[in-house]
Amino acid sequence: MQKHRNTPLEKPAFNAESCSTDSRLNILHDLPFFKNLPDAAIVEINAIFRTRHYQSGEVIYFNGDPASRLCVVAAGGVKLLKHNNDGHDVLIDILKQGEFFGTLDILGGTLYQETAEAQTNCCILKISSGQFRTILNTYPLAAINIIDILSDRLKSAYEMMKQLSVQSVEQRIAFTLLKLARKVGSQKNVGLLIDLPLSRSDLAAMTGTTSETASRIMSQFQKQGIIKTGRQWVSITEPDKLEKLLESDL
Amino acid sequence: MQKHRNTPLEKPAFNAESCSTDSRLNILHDLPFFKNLPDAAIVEINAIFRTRHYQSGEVIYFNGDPASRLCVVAAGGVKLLKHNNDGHDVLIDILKQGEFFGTLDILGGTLYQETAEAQTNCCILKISSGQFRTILNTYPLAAINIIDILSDRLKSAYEMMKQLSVQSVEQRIAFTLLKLARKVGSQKNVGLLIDLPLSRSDLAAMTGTTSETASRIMSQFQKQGIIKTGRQWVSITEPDKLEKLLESDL
DNA sequence: CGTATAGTTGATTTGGCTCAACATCGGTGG
DNA sequence: CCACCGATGTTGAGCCAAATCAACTATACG
Repeated sequence: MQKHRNTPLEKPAFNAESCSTDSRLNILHDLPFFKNLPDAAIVEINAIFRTRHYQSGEVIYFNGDPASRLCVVAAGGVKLLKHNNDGHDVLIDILKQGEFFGTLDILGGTLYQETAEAQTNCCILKISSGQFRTILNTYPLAAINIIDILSDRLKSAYEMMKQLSVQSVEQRIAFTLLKLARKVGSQKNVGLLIDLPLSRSDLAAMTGTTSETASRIMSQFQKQGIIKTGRQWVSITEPDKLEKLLESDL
Repeated sequence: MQKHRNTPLEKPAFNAESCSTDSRLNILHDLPFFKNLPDAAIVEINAIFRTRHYQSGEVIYFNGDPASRLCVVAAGGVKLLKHNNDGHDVLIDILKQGEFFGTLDILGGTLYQETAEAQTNCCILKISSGQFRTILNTYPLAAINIIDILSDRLKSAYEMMKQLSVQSVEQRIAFTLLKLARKVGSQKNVGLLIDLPLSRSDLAAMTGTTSETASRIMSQFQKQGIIKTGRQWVSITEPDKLEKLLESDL
């Protein structure tokens, strides 16, 4: 049908330099949870983090592993997943540069309650949860920033619980596309492009449906001119129409 | 059929004294997020909180109201709800003594993202989010305690998202009963009693189903001897069988 | 080019929703 | 203390959105 359907997604543009100790300072400085901290503190903190690369698809930790580290996305993207024993995965969140995951728990006994997987090639900063707590004790402002971030995530999780409880699959997909666009959208010639690799299965795992149903609904949206989409990418041409889908249902 | 089906739930046993400035000190002292704080700090903090009573069913704040306060359950129970525009409500969480809700946000512009409603007669402590932040700045330990609580809630929310995405209604109800029993269960002559008023509609709103379906599944559980239940109460006689329901589905 | 991965589309089945009628409990007031 | 009535819970019948099963096509990548 169409030949002009090559991915409009930027090439990863990922370079190992993103993880060098030098540029780490810049990354840490811009982290939401070190916002407004004195520079000296950042330098001190930087010394404690360790760095590691992951290839796209590689697992950073598994659900059930002993949980001891806090991780920060320095570059690239990370998926947080939960597995069900029927093999059906649920995609809880997609994290981009500057977001944290892992555990803050210093007590030894806990396990990771989810799996973290590199969504793209990425660079992860790690710190033991114990050391991180020392930082939090020293810099109350950092703790408060964390509280703000956790509160936001909790609100989002509550919203998703509502979606999953009472909205149709069509509405959940519309909502998720808008949410992703708000987070990683960039205006391109194809429209408001969601700037990360996003398959039908990903979308299904984020909305509690199957890839077949996701595919059907995406086809329908494209036919209606609301989105443009290809392999692993989606761009929204008519956000208003998606918004309208959420309101309906009276 | 049976006459002996009066509620085994304790009478609210709620007295206005729970809110007196005197006993508030004790309550604050036992709050998870003031754990390990010096007594002097508790006294100081106590002076800042304001108290209010609510009757069962009364709304503490509505989804969409300007959000400015942090609330603490001093006595009784509180429901956190989200409304959908089709009238279908979703019960996000049930909070008991010592748990907090509301907002920590000091920026003026935000709105409550959920509705808080008195589940029983209850007594609520309130503080402006700005004042609470001052406390957090002064006592880093309190901030860290809050972080722990928020992390736990986020994990629970993620678990619920998984449940809603991939588990059957039967499994969701089994899981929810076990969760409630862990939280407010007490061993009685009827079994492991869930010690709060819990209707079929409540259960439905917590598991993303309808009261009819919840009723059917509860009847089935009772027929199987897994639970005993009546108006607004449930007790679990065979927790193992509920656990087993969660594992299955291979 | 050829192959593996991603996506599409149709046919069929089904879990749970909807609508509906009824049963039961427990608090209230006569 | 009992009769009443609204709130709560139960149960059945029919229907529908979405899952499942299945066959197929299109695309990127080496």
